Amino acid sequence: MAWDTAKTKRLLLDAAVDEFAAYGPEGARIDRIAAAAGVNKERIYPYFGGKRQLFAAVIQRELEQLAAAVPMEEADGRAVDLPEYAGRVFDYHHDHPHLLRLLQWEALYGDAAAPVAGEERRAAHYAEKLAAVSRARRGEVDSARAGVPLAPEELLYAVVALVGWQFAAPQLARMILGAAVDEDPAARRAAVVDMVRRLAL
Amino acid sequence: MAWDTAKTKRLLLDAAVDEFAAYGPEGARIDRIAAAAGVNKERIYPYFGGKRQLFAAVIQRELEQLAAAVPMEEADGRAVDLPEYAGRVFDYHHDHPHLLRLLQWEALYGDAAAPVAGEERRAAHYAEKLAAVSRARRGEVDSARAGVPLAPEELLYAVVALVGWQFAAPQLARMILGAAVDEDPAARRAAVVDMVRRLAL
DNA sequence: GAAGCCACCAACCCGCCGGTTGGAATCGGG
DNA sequence: CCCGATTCCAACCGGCGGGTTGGTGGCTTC
Repeated sequence: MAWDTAKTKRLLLDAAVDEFAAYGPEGARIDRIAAAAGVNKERIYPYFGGKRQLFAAVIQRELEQLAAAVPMEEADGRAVDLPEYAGRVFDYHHDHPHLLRLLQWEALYGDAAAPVAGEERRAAHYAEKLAAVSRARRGEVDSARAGVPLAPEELLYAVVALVGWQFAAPQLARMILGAAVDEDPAARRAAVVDMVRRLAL
Repeated sequence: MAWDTAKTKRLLLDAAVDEFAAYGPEGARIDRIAAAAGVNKERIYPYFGGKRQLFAAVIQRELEQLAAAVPMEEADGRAVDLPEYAGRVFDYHHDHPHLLRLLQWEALYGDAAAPVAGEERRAAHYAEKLAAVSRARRGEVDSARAGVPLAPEELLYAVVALVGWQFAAPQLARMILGAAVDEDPAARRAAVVDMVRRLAL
């Protein structure tokens, strides 16, 4: 039954996601990860090299899962409209609270000036989203309304910010929105979708 | 010359702000704080009790400074309009990048369920802001436009989220907005103000 | 000038934790 | 059946860092 190196790596990564999300790259404990994975901690070093590399591997894998899970286009090729997309992003973060925590740890620990690992891949991913937004908005904006529409980058930024904030800083969101933040996610989702709709007009 | 206990406390707090903002409550080093303050590290214990309490004291002081620095009403009592308020919040965080980092560390380390220190004071502060928004919006919304206006809580939330995101997660914002995030803060400010204006209509 | 607090210095204690090592089982391929 | 790679176990090392302590000198107050 042993001899399945891919499985041991996966077990370690699975445990590492929880541990790093909870305690960060510094606070995470190698022993806890190994214990939770049911694997001996020394296995980490031949496979990943060390704590920091394991953290990087965790982030990498989680980002790939996100990219695959929330597409901007339907399976049939039709573009998803932006408020609906915002709703899906909300759902994803609601169901996978680990990811944003990991990204926050990364933001706090990383050198602000230095690029993060896998930056070009991530940037390419967002460039795609951006192009999709532009395409979807062509002709969709309310031409009856005066004024220029928002730039696609700004719209996409707003989606991420409005969705992300309450997951990234729940203690601050609670100050403004009250306990509803935790208690009524459906209402929060609707509110965010509504705001994005107003911005997209 | 000596004998100024208030000054030593202040020196320690000043140094602690930088250290905690940079490294977080775990990564911060007592020795570095003391060295930066030009004070002996043992002084921390009689004054603050320990590392964690020092961190709490730091957050407390920074929040009080924020509350004092960005009022919702002018000195003459007139209400500040919301987009303008968003601009001021932006300016504050741009000039004081420590605060959001501290709050992020707090969010990541704190037990999500447990209330944070000084929660009631902070909540009261936001309740005031909320009341001010409601007052300012009375009659200001564009009644010619169809549809119900956004709730004040949502508006205030949007202000904080849209402003805060790029400071809290600069590496993510850069993926969408490009290098402009760091290079052209004035343009970012204008963009955020514009989005808030659209939402406030 | 005596008492008492404040600050400095320097060393020390002690627990924690990332990473290492050596040895013994286990399993696959040839 | 034997070689080589995988895993487990257990103990260990070494550095780091929060917190403590004992001793010294200075300032303020009474």
